Amino acid sequence: MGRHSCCVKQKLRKGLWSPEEDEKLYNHITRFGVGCWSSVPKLAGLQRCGKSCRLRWINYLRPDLKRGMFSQQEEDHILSLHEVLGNRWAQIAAQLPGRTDNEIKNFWNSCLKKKLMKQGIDPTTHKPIMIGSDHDVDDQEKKKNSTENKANNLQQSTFTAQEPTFLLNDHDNYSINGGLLADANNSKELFLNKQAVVYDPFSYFEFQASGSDQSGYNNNSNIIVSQYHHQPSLRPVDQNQFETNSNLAFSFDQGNVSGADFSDNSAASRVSNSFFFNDQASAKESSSNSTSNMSNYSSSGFNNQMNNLVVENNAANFSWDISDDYQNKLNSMFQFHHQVNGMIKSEEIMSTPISSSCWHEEGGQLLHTQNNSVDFIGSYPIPTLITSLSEVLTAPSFDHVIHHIS
DNA sequence: AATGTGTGCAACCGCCTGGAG
DNA sequence: ACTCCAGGCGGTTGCACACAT
Repeated sequence: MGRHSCCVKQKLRKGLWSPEEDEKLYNHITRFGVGCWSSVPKLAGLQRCGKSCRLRWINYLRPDLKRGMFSQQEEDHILSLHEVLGNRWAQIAAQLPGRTDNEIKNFWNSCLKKKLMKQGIDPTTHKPIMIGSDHDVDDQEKKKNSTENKANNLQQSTFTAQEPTFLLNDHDNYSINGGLLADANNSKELFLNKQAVVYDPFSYFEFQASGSDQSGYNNNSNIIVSQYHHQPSLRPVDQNQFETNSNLAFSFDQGNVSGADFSDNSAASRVSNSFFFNDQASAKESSSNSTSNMSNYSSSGFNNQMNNLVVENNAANFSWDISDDYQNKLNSMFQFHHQVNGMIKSEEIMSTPISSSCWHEEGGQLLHTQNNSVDFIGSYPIPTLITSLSEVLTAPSFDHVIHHIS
């Protein structure tokens, strides 16, 4: 049996306040001030509990309350405060004169939250909603299904969408993620989603382009592209943000590259590692060329101990151990070159498992299907890559895509 | 006109904290 | 050290209203 509230115990009035009650409370507080709330009802002649009186005063009767719609300035302020403070409504309200925590909370729940979600921003994290993020399971499912349907319609086969396998983000305009569609014969299609950091969900288009892939990935690849219209006035992604999606993610800005493979840790056939490093030239806090910041986001069966990091001629070359069991199989796949100016430039990355789709388990064995790997990054500087992909998304054919990138 | 559905908001509920005894 | 209680807080509910069918 649950506890009864104080009002029930004392047989006090509940529900909406009448104008008479408001007047009694207002007159009492303006005359005697706020003292002990528990004594207020008796002194003011109200059949209410002290808590109820306090709430009524704070949220409605207080003379310094600002009423009416929230201004754009207030809205922006709430957004930025929420990003820092989360649902600490009282603290947020303390920064907005004349507004109550309850009012801000209601405004958030009924308006701002929806607004953010419509803009593709996770209201909890204030970061763009990524396919594969925990916060967007429904949306993820919808997009996945949508991609599946497109693939099925286009090829009339039974392709199913695998997890999105990579993400690139230029921090200003677009995030681009992609993945593979696979059918029962393990034939694969590539799909890309180019998504404005904030997008208008009502204005997008998709198209298919097909042709040959010179990387040997798939001779009859389809590229399925969603392009959400760019709205440059909307919120950019935090430049220092560590992007995550369900598998491989990169985040970069000048001189910093971070990334992670968030593949299912429980599956032995998948890789799960993360990295983060600064190059010396542009990261002041970077102290030595032999060490590196490295975030450890993983996980069972893998050591994320970085070794062999060499920063030389403005390039970083490093690898890390995975685990004894898999080291021989995987270690060589984890060599990168990192060039200053925030660019990745490396031939080595060609052998990197860009996506977990490069890996699969067969008969208990871990196999790397390198030939089928999605190898967009190659040796291209990230900014160039982004530019290329932006153009790719309006390119008429997959041939054009490959030529442009390579 | 009647009914159903969605939305915004005021108020409540229950947990937590800190001070008094 | 412990209990009690008031106040503070965030989550949730339920009502009134608007709009759609």
